[in-house]
Amino acid sequence: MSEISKSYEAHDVEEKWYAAWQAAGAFAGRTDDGREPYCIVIPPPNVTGVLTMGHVLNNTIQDILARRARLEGKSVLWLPGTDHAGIATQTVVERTLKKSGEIKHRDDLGREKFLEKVWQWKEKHGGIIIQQLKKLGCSCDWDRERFTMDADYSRCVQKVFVELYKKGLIYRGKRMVNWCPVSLTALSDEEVIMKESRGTLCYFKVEVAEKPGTFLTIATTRPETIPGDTAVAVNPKDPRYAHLIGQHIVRPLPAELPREQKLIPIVGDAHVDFEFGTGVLKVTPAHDKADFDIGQRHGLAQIEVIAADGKMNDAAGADLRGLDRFKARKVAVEKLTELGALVKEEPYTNNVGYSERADVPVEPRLSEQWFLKYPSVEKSRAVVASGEMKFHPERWAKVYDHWMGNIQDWCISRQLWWGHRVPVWNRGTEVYCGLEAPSGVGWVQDPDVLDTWFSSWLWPFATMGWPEQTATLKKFYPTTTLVTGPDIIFFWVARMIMAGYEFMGELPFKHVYFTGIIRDQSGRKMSKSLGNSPDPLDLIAKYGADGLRFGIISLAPQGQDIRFQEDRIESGKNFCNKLWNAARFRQMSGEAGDNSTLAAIVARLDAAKFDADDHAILDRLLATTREVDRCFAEFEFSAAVHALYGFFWNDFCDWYVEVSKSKLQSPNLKANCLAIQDLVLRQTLLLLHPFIPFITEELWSQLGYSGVERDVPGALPRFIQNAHLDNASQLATTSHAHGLVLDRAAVAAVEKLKSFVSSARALKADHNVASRRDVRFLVTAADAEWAALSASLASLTRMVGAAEIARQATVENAPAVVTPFGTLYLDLASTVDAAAEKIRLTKELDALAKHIAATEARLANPAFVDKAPPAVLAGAKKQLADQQAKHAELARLLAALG
RNA sequence: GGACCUUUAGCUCAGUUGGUUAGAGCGUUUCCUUGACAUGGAAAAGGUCACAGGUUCGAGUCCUGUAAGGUCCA
Repeated sequence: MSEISKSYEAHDVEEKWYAAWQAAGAFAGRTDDGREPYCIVIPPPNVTGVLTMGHVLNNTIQDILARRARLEGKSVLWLPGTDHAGIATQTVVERTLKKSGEIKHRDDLGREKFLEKVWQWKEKHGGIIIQQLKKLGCSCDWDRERFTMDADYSRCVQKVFVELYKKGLIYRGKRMVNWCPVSLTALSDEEVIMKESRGTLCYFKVEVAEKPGTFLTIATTRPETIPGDTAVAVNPKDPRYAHLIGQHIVRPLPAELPREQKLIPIVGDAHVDFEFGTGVLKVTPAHDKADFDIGQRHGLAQIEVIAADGKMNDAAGADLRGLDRFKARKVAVEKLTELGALVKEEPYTNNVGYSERADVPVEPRLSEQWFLKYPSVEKSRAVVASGEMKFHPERWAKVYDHWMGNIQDWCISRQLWWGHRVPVWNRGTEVYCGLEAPSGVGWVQDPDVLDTWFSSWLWPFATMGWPEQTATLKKFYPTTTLVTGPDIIFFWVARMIMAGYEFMGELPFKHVYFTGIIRDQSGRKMSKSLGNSPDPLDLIAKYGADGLRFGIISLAPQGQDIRFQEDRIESGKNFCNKLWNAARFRQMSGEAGDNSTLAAIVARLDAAKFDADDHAILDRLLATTREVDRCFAEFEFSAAVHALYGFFWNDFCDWYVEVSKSKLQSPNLKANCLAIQDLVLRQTLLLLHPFIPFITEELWSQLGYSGVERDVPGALPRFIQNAHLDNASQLATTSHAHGLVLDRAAVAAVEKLKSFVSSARALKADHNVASRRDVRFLVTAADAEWAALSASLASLTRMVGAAEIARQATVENAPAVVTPFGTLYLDLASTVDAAAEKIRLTKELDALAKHIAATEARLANPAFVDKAPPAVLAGAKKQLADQQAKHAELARLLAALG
């Protein structure tokens, strides 16, 4: 065992252990042992991506779960991989090629050559995020890494398409879809983000053809689509307009068209809102979803006036042709003004759909697309509603249920090159759908690819070798827990559940844990474009992977968004250093004992030599173990970290290590004290390992815990993950077996000792001698109290920083404080500032008097005495007695000052 | 418009089925390089628990309403 250095240096330790784990195959998911399976599939990050704080949080939690499961003796598989991210990747590669001057447009290369470039780019840059996950310490089974464009994964996607097509769930149709004029592809409803936008409501008038001189006023936010209007609609119950239904109006644009080509009907439609605008709605069936529906009901023509790229086409007329849709909007208003048709314009705020990727308003557009009627909807909805599959926090179940109840067919085709090609071929009017290209000449494959989510919804089983019934599927499907962000609950979670039922006949996971979203200090979502996200690799360099992990978990309460604070990451690093130095203290305190197993350490304990501190620290260790057990059961990782932090820093370092310093001077107590430290450190390392794997592995090795513990064939004996983490009751059982019965009262006794020490230190600080260690304390204590103090006198004297604590019957003219063990005096005989001392005592008396009054009032209330439970009543009585005794003593001290 | 979340110390957050004087970390002030750790130790200051009602012997906690901020859906 080498000597532990003075401070913890994360970098070398992390490199060393990650390499060792990898070399030993420590993260391999094994199908050949009989142990209980525990499986997580990673939410595959975008292959073009780099690690974000969101990834750090999400993957740290998965690693915590995986490592804890290993310590519990389970057979663990954490299956990693990446997603091909159709639009994002294609855009990045195309942009790169344009920048380097290689192409002006991807058409310059053609489909096949372009895809070669994408693959080259993927090979070169696609592994970045995987390397970053390794730096974070993720214990994935990297030999099983999958990519959604792998050949066998592609086969799964094709197979699923063909099956659903044959079941009649996939169909092609000309429909109104969300069209992104920048990416030039259709999008699903989920990829459209509604944003409030400030626009203008433009009022213009049109003449009723059958009644010259009669005008209708129409309000619209999109005057540029007037050339595409094929009707105006009014509510048939609207008395202002009902009589006009069946007549026609003269559409003002395009201005150059002859009047007879611009006559469009007035139709009655119950969906028209009386209140909105003037109650007259212009109907553009080719460029609005609601208008399309009205058009269907009334058999209206569809005139397309906006092209795929968002520019106005020929049908828009001479004035608008070739203009971008937003420019055209301005020009259309100018034109209406010229024609004398413009009535007024007023500011108007409405919701506009934006493309998630390109962040431009989507253009509702008629086009031929592939759609999927979702399968296995009922089962998928019921499994969450019934609680068979659990969402954490539970409230997301409601969101899920609502979406499942209002589900719309999924537009799965994309007009991209990078992705899974639609396995459909056409020859004239013939259609063929299959895994292989049809034989015969003249077949042309559909040019579209499938939505990326149409491959990721198969992730939990396609990564395990489906459709073969592999050993991996048999052992690890259904998986145990999915960890993801609530922002992809519809995109991914819901769809995976449906795919799980449809193709595996079973749910894909039993628990879904939704993380919070990481925000910056002012509450904004972290994003690349805002530049408000720190680079996790910088944080790892600065604070260590363990420090980052500990910090991010400590500030991420369950189910709430997280405001990122770098100082919490720093305190993660500080905690690691504290842990390191506590281990160093142990190493410097004495010879190592047999630490090879829990039983060996417990056998070194000598119950006869236990004092209150020894009982108390082990009791707190048990309580902390129990609390961490509970936290894992309830997915409260942040609470687990806080419990461990508090226990280790306050209970162990600040108190037990300090009292140890005098025990270690005693040959009689030393061995037992060291054994207790060894036991506490061992259990603490095990409890902390899932959160901070590197430092715990290093200390596990340095402190000699890594002996051969379990005789598992093929196991890896030297790593901490191969030890067994005892839960609270197992730990208690082992202790009992060695004759150790913890004295629960010891915790309360130690609390009193702590209070005594605090009071003594405060007394010194109040009299400006905090740093002196040569002061004398005098205490007037009853026999029992003095006995309790005497038992710990050596450590108490050391901890309060005194030369002596002595008992004395009465003390005059010394500053004093009332402690649970009697009145404690600071022996500064001649230096007492009586006036200042009076002020201090009076202040304390006043505060105490208030509390006494409150307690008396409660006890004087017959309703309270009557109805409160006996324990509460007894507690109140005892409290009053204690307060009164303290009050009397303080009053006596005050009086003595004259 | 509908659903959900949040509001507790200067900041970020805990606060378990209602029960002693509401906690932590960071920050602030003062003191301390004593033999694990200055990435540290000690002491201290700091809160009418968003607001208004209600239930109860007792409310940060339960109920109703209001306000502010946020998220999702339409």
